[in-house]
Amino acid sequence: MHTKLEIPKKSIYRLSIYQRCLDRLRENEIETVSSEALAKAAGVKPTQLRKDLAYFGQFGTRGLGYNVGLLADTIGDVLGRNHLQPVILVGAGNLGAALLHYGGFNKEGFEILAAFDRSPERVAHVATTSQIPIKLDTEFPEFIQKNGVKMAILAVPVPFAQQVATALVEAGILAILNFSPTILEVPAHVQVNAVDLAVELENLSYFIR
Amino acid sequence: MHTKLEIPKKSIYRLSIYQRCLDRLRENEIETVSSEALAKAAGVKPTQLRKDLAYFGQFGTRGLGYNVGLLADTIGDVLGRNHLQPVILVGAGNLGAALLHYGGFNKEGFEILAAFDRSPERVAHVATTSQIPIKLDTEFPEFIQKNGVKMAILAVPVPFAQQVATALVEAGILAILNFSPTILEVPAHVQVNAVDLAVELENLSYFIR
DNA sequence: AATTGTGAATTGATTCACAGCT
DNA sequence: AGCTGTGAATCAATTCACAATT
Repeated sequence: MHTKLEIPKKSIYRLSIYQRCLDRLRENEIETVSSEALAKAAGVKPTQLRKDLAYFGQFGTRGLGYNVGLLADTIGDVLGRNHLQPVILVGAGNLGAALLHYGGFNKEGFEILAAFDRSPERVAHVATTSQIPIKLDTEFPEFIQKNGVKMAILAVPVPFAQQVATALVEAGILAILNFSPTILEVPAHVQVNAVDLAVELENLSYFIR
Repeated sequence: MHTKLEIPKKSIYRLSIYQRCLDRLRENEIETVSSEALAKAAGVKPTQLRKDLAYFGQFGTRGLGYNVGLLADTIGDVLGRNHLQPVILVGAGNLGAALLHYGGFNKEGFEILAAFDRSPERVAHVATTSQIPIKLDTEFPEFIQKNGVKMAILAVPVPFAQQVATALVEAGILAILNFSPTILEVPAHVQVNAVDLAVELENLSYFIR
């Protein structure tokens, strides 16, 4: 009997980065890449790349390197990224609306199906500038269930973040990308990644003396 | 003679989070907080909070806890956040323009002085919807020097990211918040924090089976 | 000859456990 | 009595070094 191998969160994270690098190699029709070259592109050490991959199996050819297409597909499978993943966005204020207009998610295999906000005025207003449908918060439980949505982007003001997160989880959401600068309490089966833009900037400012 | 104490990057990062929590306590006129309570709000263990603070000195009172205002000021000093920090933004495409409209940075002690883009059309277009002045890329070296800007937010397309980063560094920028999904090569004295929205989402999708 | 895959060694971060103040 | 500050212990991640493979 073997112990359930514990894969570090950071390895998973780097897998996404490797895949992006592989995508670029593929665009340039490069078929083979060594751990050294790929690691360089991803900003890590070659041994780390190899260790990360080792959690999932053996994909390289000794003496040769990795097949770009094969490795990209494998990582895509691991990350569950080989099929389009539907996402909703909750909170269409400054940042939320900004993320709606930012098209970058679609290219990477995610589709924002709809956005939600608690304010009818904002729903009406944002609706005029976005192709993505925007609805009232009250509608998201039904929407999530009907469309089998598992991922949500949360960009509501701090005082509402926890209650909205709880409602999302109740409606069946399993993963939240949280832009609200606060710690969310969620059940263990729900995964939260936080992006805190102000903290990123603030953290940088330490390093400039 | 003592060795230069090496402070983990992660501790610095958490310092920013602690400070945000302290700000909220201050707003609620709470004067004292224990490591346990503050750690809970920040989503870490109390011992970790204490270890993080220990890198910079002793700020608590045994038996009592920390003085909220004092600790906030101290962390603010450490992070260099007690004075307004000027920032420029380079790249006013989808995401760049979005970040411009997002006001969240100002509240946290950062001021986006100006934005820059390489396309004259975009400069003209974004100028109509933003109060922040937007100029051509070619003008940033002079602007950086004149205004003593040390931090830049980079949101240009991947093919330009490296060359723009290099130019920013040459002009005197010391810290870059990089939204372009690529690894930047910069001299050791320059600090880069990367925010890769697609990677964050992709990483989440691993955890939903 | 080149390059992967991996156990062992190392380095780093977190947590424990308790001494030291107030 | 309560809570911080910190050396020691543990746990986790990274890197080394080299055997295995093409």
